[in-house]
Amino acid sequence: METETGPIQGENLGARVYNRLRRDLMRSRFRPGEKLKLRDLALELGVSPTPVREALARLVSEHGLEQFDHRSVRVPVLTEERCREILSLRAELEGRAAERAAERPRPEAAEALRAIHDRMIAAGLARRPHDMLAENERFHMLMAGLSGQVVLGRIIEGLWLQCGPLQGGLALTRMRHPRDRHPHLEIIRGVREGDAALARLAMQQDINVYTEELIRRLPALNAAPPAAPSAGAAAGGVPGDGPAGGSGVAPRAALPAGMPGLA
Amino acid sequence: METETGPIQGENLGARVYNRLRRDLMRSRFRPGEKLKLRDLALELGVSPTPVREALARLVSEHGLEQFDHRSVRVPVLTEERCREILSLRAELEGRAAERAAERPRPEAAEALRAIHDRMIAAGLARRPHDMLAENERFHMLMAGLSGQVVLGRIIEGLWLQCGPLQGGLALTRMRHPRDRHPHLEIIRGVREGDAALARLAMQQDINVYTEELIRRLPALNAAPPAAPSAGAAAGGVPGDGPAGGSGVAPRAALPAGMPGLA
DNA sequence: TGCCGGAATTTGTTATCACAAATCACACAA
DNA sequence: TTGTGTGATTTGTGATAACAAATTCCGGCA
Repeated sequence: METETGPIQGENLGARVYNRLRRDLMRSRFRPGEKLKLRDLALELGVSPTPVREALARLVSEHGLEQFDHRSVRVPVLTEERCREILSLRAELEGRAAERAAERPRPEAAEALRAIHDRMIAAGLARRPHDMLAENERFHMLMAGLSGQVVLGRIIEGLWLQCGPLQGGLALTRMRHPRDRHPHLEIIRGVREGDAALARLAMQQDINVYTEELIRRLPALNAAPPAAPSAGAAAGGVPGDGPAGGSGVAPRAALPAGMPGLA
Repeated sequence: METETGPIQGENLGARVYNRLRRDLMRSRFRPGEKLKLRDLALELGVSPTPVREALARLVSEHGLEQFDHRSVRVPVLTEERCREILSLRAELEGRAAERAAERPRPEAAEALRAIHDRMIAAGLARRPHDMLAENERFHMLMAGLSGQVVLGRIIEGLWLQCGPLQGGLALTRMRHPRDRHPHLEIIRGVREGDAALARLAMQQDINVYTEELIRRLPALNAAPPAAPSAGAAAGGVPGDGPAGGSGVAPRAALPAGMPGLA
């Protein structure tokens, strides 16, 4: 392989493919149920099947993807029950993390959280839902980190990954929180003032609101293909779901070979 | 590769190697800090490096192994803090699982649990500590399953994997529970009678007792090679495996090539 | 028109090979 | 005796090729 002068490459290819795919998953680039093909991905990313295989295996291990027929892997299709279970665990565990993060007053941490939250709100107002979701994720990940509990943080990340494919579907949803009483603000206050109980409660409330919104949209998210598949498939699926058709998500054109699509 | 008439092989090699290695990890076949070498494992298991690489990548993703110097993987060395965190999460999450498992009376489930528990006690009395630990694991995994919460069960499994390397070190420990009031018995009663609160409490107590025992042994476990924990050698406590001269141990004899060591 | 069978293609699997980086060993010099 | 430099070996990485199983395609026959 011509490694000459390649762009920055800190890690090996397998890890890079893994990170790329993981991000794609979180960004809902793939639709639930979609099968991922080894050679297609390899071609698109400009690498051989070997590192792609490694990346897929890792994602299957983390349940970001699932083994399908002993042969191929696909994006999991989440039932409402499964979805509720994951979000209920998120509420429990992120609540616990928030509690730890707010055990004592931390003004600087609160400031960092507020900056992220402000960017999130701004993105929402500017109709950049994709950015809004990204900032929201950043907010929750920072909270997990602030807990100081490494293992807990990893578990939370894993839970996010597992409902990643549904994330993007919320892009068009205007989260309806009372403007001046967004749960994030209560969380931030908890962190600033060292009010662990408040932080925990607010975090759980935030996730619960999110849960209801997501469950409401679940059927549409599971049924809708992102980009014009065969007409039959579209007709077969549950109609309605206005946003999905327009969701510009996942137009993934194969990159011209030779231009590795890896960050 | 001569696939001819090989023993039952439901899955691909990568998965088989993964399962094998995972089991080895749970059985403390490797000592904390030990580096795993690709070609050695491949030779020992009678496969090429490719599937071994895939298996290692998966285990790293699950934190059953850790990336070492951007190049090699090793068995994680758990600090006391990390150990406490994992076990505290186990208490929380397995407690939650027990609660769910005991939401309503389930005599048959209780019976299955009791059978496992009896075997565990018997193995303990018969001085078969290895079997005792295996039955204990079975008990906890069954409880996780009985909760009906798939995602929760997976997380619990992951936590067990992460302290797997320390498991075996407890083999020689006589768990001191009041004979007739072992926490498992309370858990079983909770499941039989549908007493969720009892099941949860007892589960947490079980894990907490275990925690103390494990923490007490932690320094020795981290320092000592797996076999023959001679008091003198263990006392050294230097992680740099001073007895490296004697550590030529490598108890695992390479299988004769051609005899794949995969189940 | 509809169904069946086999050929061609797709697609996952895994061993092998070539390469590069790291490590080890040994010899030589200070 | 100790430190260093150089060559040899180890070890991870990743493309490629060979193979097998599954799927798709097509043509022929009923």
